[in-house]
Amino acid sequence: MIMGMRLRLEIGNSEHGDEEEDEVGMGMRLEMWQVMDMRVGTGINSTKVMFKCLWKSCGKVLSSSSGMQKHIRTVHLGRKADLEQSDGEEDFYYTELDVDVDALTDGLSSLTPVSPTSSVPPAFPGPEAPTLLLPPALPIPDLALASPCSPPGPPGRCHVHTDHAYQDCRTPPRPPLSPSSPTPPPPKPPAVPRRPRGDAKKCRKVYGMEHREMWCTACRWKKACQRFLD
DNA sequence: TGTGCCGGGAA
DNA sequence: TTCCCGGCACA
Ligand SMILES: [Zn+2]
Repeated sequence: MIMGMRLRLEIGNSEHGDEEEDEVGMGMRLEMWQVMDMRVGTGINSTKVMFKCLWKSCGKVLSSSSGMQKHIRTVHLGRKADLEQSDGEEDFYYTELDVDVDALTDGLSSLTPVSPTSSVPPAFPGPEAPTLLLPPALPIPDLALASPCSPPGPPGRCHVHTDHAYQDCRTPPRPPLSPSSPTPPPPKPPAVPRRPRGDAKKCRKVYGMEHREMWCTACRWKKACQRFLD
């Protein structure tokens, strides 16, 4: 029921003085919008940073990024706990929460301070990304794909939604079956039966067959990629 | 020849 | 439901 919290990405690692493991290549990304998040940064608000595991039915919350990385690496990815050569895959499976302690009592008074529409970093399927960061290493994309399931839905029940759970949100061909239609003719009107299929790189090409665990669920199941949408 | 993914199908 | 794959249209 923590409402006043923002989530964003783990950038690089260790914003806490915790034990930190040196990352290989990727230093940071998404800084621009992270800076914007510094509004009310006048030190009045006391926020606590937490790290929440996004694995399907885990939801574990830890207070340090390194701890979370270790959790994901060992529990979910089944890797050695002390394998410093983490290719950053864990970053993808957890998110950082800024739990605003004050907002808990504040209620809804200061809710939705930022635009409720698309308050997520757009750096995800970065074909249009302004050529920033992201070394030639593994381009671990960023989570949160602005859940497209309910555009005009009520705000608040919009969970993080990573790649997991290949939920096919698109289900239009069954809307208002008119009762005055005893003999429904075969529906075949679309003029564009086959899309030219955009040649954007999808999980398979991006990560390669040797990193199939990093593909989005859909790609793994040979379905339409839901991480790098066209 | 490799990629994206629809349409199945197994567990 | 989750997960996998045959097979086909593209590139
Ligand atoms: Zn994908």
